[in-house]
Order: sequence, then C-alpha cells, then structure tokens
Amino acid sequence: MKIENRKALYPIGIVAELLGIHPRTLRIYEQEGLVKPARRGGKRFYSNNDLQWLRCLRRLLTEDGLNIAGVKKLLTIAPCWEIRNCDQEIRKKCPAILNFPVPCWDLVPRACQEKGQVCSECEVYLRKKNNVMMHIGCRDLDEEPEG
DNA sequence: ATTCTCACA
DNA sequence: TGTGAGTA
Repeated sequence: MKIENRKALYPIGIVAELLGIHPRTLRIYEQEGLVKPARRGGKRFYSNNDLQWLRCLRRLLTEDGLNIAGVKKLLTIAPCWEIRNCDQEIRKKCPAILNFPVPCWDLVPRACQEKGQVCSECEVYLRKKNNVMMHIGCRDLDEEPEG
C-alpha cells in the first residue's frame, strides 16, 4: 500500500467539491462511523483512500439502494477476512481481526503483512463479486481488483 | 477564507 | 439532507 494514499491531504471543503457531497453529509458519515478522516487542529483531513471509500460508499447509498444502516450491517456481515484467503499466520496478526468489531478502516496497517507488503485490511473498499458486496483489501488504489 | 458544532426546517 | 448562527 502506497503511503501517499494514506496521507490525509484534503480538507472537507475540497472533498465536498471533488465528490459532490455536502460537507454536512460528510460529517454525518463520520458521525456514523463510516469514515474516519484524520484530525489536525480540530479540522478534518481526508486521504486518497478515504476518497476512494467515499466514492464507493456514495454508490451504495445513491445507486444500490442501501441506507447507512444497511452499509453498516453489510460490513458487519461480510468482514474482509471472511472473504480474503489470508493464511493462518497472517490472520493471527491481522489488526482487523484482532480488533473486531472495530471497523477495519479505523485501524492502522502494520501487523497484517502479506508477501512482504503492508496489508491494507484497514483500508478496505467494497465492490461487487458474484453479485455480492464484499471488501477489497491488500491492494493499492491503482491496482486492478482481482476477479 | 474556511471549518467547527449545534439547532432547525 | 441542507442552511444559518456564532466560533475558532
């Protein structure tokens, strides 16, 4: 996972304009625990990963017919480690598993390693696979999700 | 200028 | 979900 994607760069106003989401709405998403922008001096700052997740969340909310409660439930039902086939050694140390039910995007990627790269269980996005929403983990934003 | 929280339509 | 008030 590239650290650039984890850097909290954008204030809420920029994010709002970039994604076409009202600042008030972004704050509500945070309040609901669906995103966790960094805080510096009381101000919110979003990373590229946050933006990517926000785009995905937006689609769930505006196109896929889910509401916030639905998304939260979905994430509870389909935690990333249920989908990914991490081996036992990786699972033992995966922060997303150890801290369940803390949302994985609340976690910092360090313990969970795979093939020498930092596993991004904590920077998880949803996508459709076999018509089921699931997490995407352990890949960079510019990587193409595996089929 | 921008964001924050809170109250309210 | 969006707006306005009053701050910091």
